[in-house]
Amino acid sequence: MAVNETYTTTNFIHNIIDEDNRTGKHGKRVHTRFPPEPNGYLHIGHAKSICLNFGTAIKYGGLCNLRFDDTNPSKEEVEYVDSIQQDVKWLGFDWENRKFYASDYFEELYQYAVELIKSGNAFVCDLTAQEMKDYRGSLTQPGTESPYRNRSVEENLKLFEQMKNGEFADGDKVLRAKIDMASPNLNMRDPVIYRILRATHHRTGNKWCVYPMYDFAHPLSDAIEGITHSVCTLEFEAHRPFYDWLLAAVNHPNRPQQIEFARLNLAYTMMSKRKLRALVEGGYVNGWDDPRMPTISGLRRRGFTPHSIRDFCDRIGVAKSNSVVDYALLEHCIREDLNVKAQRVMAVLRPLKVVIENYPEGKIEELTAENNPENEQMGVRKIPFSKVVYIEQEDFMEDPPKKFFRLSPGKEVRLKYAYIIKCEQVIKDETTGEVIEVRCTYDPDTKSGEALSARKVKGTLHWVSAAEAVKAEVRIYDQLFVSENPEDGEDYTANLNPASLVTLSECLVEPSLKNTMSGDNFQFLRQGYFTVDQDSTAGHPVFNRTVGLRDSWAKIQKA
RNA sequence: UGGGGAGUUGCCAAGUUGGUUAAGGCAUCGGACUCUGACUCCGACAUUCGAGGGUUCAAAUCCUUCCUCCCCAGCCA
Repeated sequence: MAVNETYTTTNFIHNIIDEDNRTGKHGKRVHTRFPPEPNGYLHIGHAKSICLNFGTAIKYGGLCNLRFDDTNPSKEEVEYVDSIQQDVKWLGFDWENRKFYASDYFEELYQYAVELIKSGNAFVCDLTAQEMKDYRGSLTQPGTESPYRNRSVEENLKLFEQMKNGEFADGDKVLRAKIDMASPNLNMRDPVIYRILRATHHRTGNKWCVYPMYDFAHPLSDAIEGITHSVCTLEFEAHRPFYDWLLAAVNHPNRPQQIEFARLNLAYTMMSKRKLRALVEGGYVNGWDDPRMPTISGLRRRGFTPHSIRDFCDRIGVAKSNSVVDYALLEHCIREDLNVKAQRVMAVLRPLKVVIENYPEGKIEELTAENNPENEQMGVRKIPFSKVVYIEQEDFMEDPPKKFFRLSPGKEVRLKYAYIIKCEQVIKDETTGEVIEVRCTYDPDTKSGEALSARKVKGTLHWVSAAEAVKAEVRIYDQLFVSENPEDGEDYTANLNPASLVTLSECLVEPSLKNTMSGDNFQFLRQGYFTVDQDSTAGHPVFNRTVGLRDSWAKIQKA
C-alpha cells in the first residue's frame, strides 16, 4: 500500500487504536482516510495528515482511502484533484482502488437527508442567512427556534424535493438538522445540512443544485466507506457531537470515531490554503510549485525527497497541543537523506580566476573524484584540471582574520582532488580595487592520491577548470518570510522576505553537469544540496539550492 | 463570556493505573576526526514538569484554586 518502510512510531492515536483493538470496538479493523478538499494544492501540513493516515493503516495492517471532500462546487477544481493525487503518490503512498469522492455519495446522502426528515430530525428553513445568524444566539445566549422548525414531515419532504428540483433560488431555503437551539455547543443549534447552490460541480456538472454541508457529508461518507478512525484536525473537535448525533440519528451500522490532532505549523511559513493561494495570485511567488512555497509541489521542486518529508512527519510527532516546528528540523531531514544519496560535484557560484603560473600551458589532467564518500558504490568520475581555474570569491581574502583556512597572500591551500597551491600575487581592478584574479604556484609533488601528497594544509577548496567549466544559473532560496510567524499582524505580505530568492547567473559548474535531468539532486561540495530545476535546458542548466550545508565557519564569523 | 481543547528544557515530544537519577529528536555549546570548516564520533544541555495550595513514605502523574493560549456564533471545509 505504500513505501517499504516500517512504522514503529507511536502516538496518542495509536494508543487509542491499541485500546480499540483490545476491546474489539471496530472488529479489530483499522481503516483510515485522507480527505482533502480539492480547492488548492497540498502543503507540508497535509503531508503530516497523509503520513499519519496512511502510516497508521500500514502499521496496523489496515487500509487508507483517498477521498475528495468535494461538497462545495464553487471552490473546487479538477486541477486540484490532479495535483493532490500526484502529490500523495509522490510522497510514496498508494490508495490502490480506493479513490473516492464525497460526490460519489450525493444520491445516497440525499436519501439520508430524506430519512432524517421522516424521523423528525430535519426541517426546511426559510430564514435568511442574516436571520439565521440572529436566531443562533451567542456564546453566552441560547438561540431561538426557527419559526419553520415545526413544519410537518410531509411539508418538509415536499419542500426538500422542490429544493432539489431547482424550484427555489440559491439561498432561499436550507435543510437543517433539528437538535437543540439552546445547546452550549453552537454546532448543535440546528445546523444547516443542505443548501441550494447553483454551481457546476467538477464531477456531477449541473445535476444537483442542492449540496450537503461538510458536517453532514463527512460522517456519512466515513460510515459508507467503513472508516474506523476518522482523523482530523483540532478545529473539528466541537463538531464531534454532531458527527456522533448524525450517525445515531440515521442509525448507521458503522460508527467511525473522529479523533482530532494538532495541525502542523512550521516556522517562517504558513499553511493557510487561502493565503497561499493569495501569494500565487498576487504574484508574490511564481506559482504553487515555487520552491519557496511550503506546498508539496514546491518542496519537490526545491529538491526535497519524499523520504525526507516522511521522516520529518515521523519526527514531529502527533499530539493535541498547538505548536510551531522549527524549520531546522526539516533541513536536518533533507540533509540527512541527501548526504547518502546525492552525488558530489564541484560548482563555483561566484567565480574568482586563479592562474597557476608554474603549471604547463595547455596541459590538461584528468583527476579522479569520488561521487559520494558516504557510499563507495556510487563510484568515481574524472574531472579536468588545467592552468586556469576558478575558485569561490569568498574563499580568498587579501587580509584574512585568524582561523581563516582558505586562500590569502603567501598562504597555501589544497584544491580538492588536485594540488596544493600557494598564493603569490593578487590582481585588482585598477578603478574599483576589486580582486579580479589571483596568481598562484602549485607544488607538483602534492597531487591527490600520490605518495608525496601526505603534506597537510588546513584548507581544501572546490574549483572548476576554466576551459571546461559549464556556465549555469543557480537560484539561492531563503525563507519566504522574515518573521517566524508571518500570520501575526494585519498584513502577512508585510513580512515577506525581499531576499527569499537570489539568482546567480554567472556560475561555473564542472563539465559532468552538462547533461542532467530535472529533479536530479547533487551536493555542490562545501556549499549545499542543489537540484536541477524544470527550467533547465540543454544549453542553460538551472539549479535550485535545496538547503545549504551546515556551516560552522559562518558561525565563527558571526561570533 | 457558554462550550470544547491545550500547557513538560530554545523548538518538537515521551511519560499521566503515583514509586529510584523526567525518554528520544532538532537546535545550541565544547572536543575528536577530516583532501567537503560537510559527514561521523564523543561529551554537555529541565533538582524540574503553567502558578499556588493540599493528599502521600513517595506526584509531572491524585485533589483544589488560579493563570495563559487555541477552537466554535459560514447557507466554508
